[in-house]
Amino acid sequence: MADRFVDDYLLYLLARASNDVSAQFHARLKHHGLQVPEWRVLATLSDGDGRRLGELAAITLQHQPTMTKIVDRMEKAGLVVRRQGAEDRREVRIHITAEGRRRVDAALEDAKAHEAEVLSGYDAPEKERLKDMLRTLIARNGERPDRA
Amino acid sequence: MADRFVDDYLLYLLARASNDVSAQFHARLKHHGLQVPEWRVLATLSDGDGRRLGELAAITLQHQPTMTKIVDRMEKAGLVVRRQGAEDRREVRIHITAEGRRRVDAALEDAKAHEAEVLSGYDAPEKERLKDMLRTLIARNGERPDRA
DNA sequence: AGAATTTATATGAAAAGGAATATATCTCTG
DNA sequence: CAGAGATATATTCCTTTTCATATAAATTCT
Repeated sequence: MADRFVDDYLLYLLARASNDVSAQFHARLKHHGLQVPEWRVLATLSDGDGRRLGELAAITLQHQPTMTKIVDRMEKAGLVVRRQGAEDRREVRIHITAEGRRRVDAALEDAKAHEAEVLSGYDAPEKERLKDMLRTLIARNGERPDRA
Repeated sequence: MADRFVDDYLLYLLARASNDVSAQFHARLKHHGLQVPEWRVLATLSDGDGRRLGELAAITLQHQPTMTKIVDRMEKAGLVVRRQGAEDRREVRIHITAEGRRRVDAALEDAKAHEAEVLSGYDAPEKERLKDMLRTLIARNGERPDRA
């Protein structure tokens, strides 16, 4: 496998690993009646409701104008609602609805099950080492989305 | 950083690490006058010219109809040329042009330099462990693009 | 306080992407 | 060797994303 440039190129290995593993889960999302951007937003809100639109964009790795439109669609679909910020009226806070929570709950369980499958070949310390290496890469190379 | 679901979720860590590290390099690509899909195609061809269009799509993690359009644009830009397959006339073989090679060469050097920077905090065995873990994930979870 | 600057979100036109399907060629079977 | 099925690429239509910029509110500076 390793006689091509890309097979030893970190950026390719990261992209490919992310792509392949995510593709598996995205197939499962269909059974939950969720599209990928919907899943990302709802999963984010489900452990921190009422985030700003820009925060959501940064956490879900989307551009801000894209998130505006994703939220537009999700609001129409009844999955989230916008509320104007209390102190800072420029802010738009996004809240998950009962319907949104209903739809994301099963997907969250499935996500955990899928992750366990993906990591099933690793022992516990290996799992943590993999995640730690990724977290280190992120810490060194990313802008922090929680500050956005 | 780890009090959110996503911060311990493998698929998110992979997506975020890939996204952040790639974003750094994509900024550099502009200096080489290359767009991201162009870079991916040219980098692939530069270590294996004359691949089929479908192969290119699989290696660069794009869908086939998308690759048709990318190659359309790159052919117009003079970076690649299409040639009909010799034995199998359904095939379309993509070849890099002199201009394409000229443009990608500096970017390839830059890619190696950038990768070295990203991995500069790791010692040699750590670097290999990270790449090996990613290769293992790919082997277990992906369809092999080289068979496409 | 008021003007200038910064920050948060929205908008609009153009480009790109995705799903389904068409077209062309090849392969295999009877 | 005809025809059914499989494979490689292209095309079409529709949705989504991107880029640049507009709008609105808050903050800073003098």
